[in-house]
Amino acid sequence: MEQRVDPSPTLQDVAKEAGVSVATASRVLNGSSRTVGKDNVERVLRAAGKLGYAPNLSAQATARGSTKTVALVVSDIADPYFSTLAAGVLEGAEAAGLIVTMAVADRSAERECRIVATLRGYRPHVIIVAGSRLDGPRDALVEELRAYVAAGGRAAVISQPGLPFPTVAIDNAGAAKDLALALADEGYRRFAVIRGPAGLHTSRDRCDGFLAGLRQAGIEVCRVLDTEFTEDGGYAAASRLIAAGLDDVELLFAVTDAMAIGAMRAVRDAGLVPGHDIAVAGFDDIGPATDVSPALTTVRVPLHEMGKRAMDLALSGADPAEVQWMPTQPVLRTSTPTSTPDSVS
Amino acid sequence: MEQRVDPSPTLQDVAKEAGVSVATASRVLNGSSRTVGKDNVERVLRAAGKLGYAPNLSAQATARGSTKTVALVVSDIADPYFSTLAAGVLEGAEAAGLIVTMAVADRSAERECRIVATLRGYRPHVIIVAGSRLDGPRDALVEELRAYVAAGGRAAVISQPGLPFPTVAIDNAGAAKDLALALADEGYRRFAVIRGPAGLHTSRDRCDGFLAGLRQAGIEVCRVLDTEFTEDGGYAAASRLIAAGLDDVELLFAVTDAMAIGAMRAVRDAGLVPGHDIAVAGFDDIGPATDVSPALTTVRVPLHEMGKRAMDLALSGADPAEVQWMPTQPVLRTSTPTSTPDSVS
DNA sequence: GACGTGTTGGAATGCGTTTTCCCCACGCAT
DNA sequence: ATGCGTGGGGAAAACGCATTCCAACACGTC
Repeated sequence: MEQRVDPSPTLQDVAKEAGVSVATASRVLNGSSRTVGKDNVERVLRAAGKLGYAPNLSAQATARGSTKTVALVVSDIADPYFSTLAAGVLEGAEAAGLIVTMAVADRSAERECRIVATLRGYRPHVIIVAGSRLDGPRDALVEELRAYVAAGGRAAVISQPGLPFPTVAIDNAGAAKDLALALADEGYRRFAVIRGPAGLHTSRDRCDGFLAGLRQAGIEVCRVLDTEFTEDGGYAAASRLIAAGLDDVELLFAVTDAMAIGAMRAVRDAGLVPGHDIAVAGFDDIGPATDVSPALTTVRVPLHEMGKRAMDLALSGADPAEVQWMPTQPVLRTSTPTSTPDSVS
Repeated sequence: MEQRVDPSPTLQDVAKEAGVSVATASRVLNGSSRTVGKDNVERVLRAAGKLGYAPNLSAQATARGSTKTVALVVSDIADPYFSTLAAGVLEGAEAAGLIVTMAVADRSAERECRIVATLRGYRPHVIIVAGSRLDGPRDALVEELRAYVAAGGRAAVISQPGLPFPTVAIDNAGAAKDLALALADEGYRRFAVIRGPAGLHTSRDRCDGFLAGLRQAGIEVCRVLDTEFTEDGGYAAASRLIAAGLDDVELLFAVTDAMAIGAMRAVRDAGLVPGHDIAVAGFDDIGPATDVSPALTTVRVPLHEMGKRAMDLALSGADPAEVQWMPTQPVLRTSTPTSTPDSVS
């Protein structure tokens, strides 16, 4: 059984079928400024329908010199943090009639840079990079992006203020500080924080901000645990903490919801009850944060909104130095009950 | 301050800079079958580096008549089910040197079809549609996809056996039956199931399979609740059930982890303890299933693997009728404790 | 009926690549 | 010398489309 492949119909095919020139066919099929005769419109449309014509977007792109795509690079699409961001970007793109091509950098700065270089080959309308969770120098990335905008592209980044491109970000330190104050206000006094590698801005800012908040509340001592920036990292750190005895800690703050959820698992696995024997708080308010029980106290970050905003920012040709700060807000849930939990003796 | 845009350097620029023809430049810059003189290679490479040349992939695509992209359409990228699938596809694409462009259909069959039509314009190397959670007739989609493969494209679908394209799927009914049997084996006798709209194959198959399993275990009666195919749907249905009194149910099976998690929330909000007052089970084993507490009993579906496999399947030019059945497996966790939970009186 | 004025169709040109096709020079055997 | 294969180079024709430029034509006005 032969598999016959007759290539996609081209504009020429449509034109011939309709008995008009390619020029007119092109004009009706993509709403040029020129007007076309009523009956010709009709005929072209019918021909296109009959042939199942779909314009070759690549050819269109080379002819026009511009595309209708946005390139999005994220660290890990399976992470709710990034998938929510991505959903926002997709929504914004949809609204603007753009389609998005996306690649994952797998939390490697080097891969991220290579990806941007590749994506740049598509001459996308805009490039958005959401890679706050990467480590290492961003010089290569900046250079790549700079070349892109020098050639007329629009770029935007998410969560990495300091880069010379329009940015949407949150005040990690401030938000963490607010959370600390809110928690202190609830009566908590003895804290431990779980954070990621020192090289990570996000982690550092949140940890520092939290500690600053505690200091402002008159709390000076606080245990700080270093670990991986993942759920398993949170599990490991919490396990360590528990093994060392947590007589002197009432509340465990992890710089990330994922880590906090890992920590909660460790607490449970140790036979303790999170929210009862020890309070837990996270940061990001990803979807699962409200599903775990006790529901996780955290700081709400408008992830979806941020993705959309990044699109708008890039599209609007914002000033490279513009940083759009998004509002955050501590949300206290049952993982940090109002009455100070009984310490386990 | 003028924003000077000098467009990206073209192959011509590189050729001129190197003092050779575009033909040779093209040959060295993308490894054609032709061989090029040693020194010319050197010069072209240096020129390209100096100019920061990045080939215009669109132009390349029109010239070659083929692209190196795969188009992926999912229902909702923020849903862990789909984002895990997407991660698998991305991994497979990466391995094949392809980049993926992706769009979300927002759980609308009509949008899904339109999206495929648009994506087709990019003449992608392969199209993968993962839309198991859609309702309604797929004829338009099938037609669109058929036109695509007729023109030489490779298509694959995930989780919708019956469509005339290579498919990776799981045996929903069988898996649900296995789960039912395993649960009956644990001693459970009184069940209720929460399912989605009747038009959804996935929902129907899982519910029917579960009931079949129960029957096989000698259990005939079972309450069935209809609701939305979402977490909130699960919440609503469970609330209804609880309001009606759940003296006669020990275990609540929701056809989806998301729905099950919603149900657990409802249980807790009613002042009961899931896993203690009533057992809960789901289906899919999405990430959050292991994070909630009690950890959710469910059937493990190799989502990530399925995404990757779909790529391979499409790439291998599989027979349109080929359905790759992926293994599933009930995983019993603490939301269905081994000792039958005490019924609440 | 000559002359703008507007509208519409088509031919031609260009976009950045790839890919034929042709040519040249060189080395080797006859 | 002549013939011939071969490795390497360039000119130019696609690729599928957008767009600019021109010609043709219709209409209305003086």
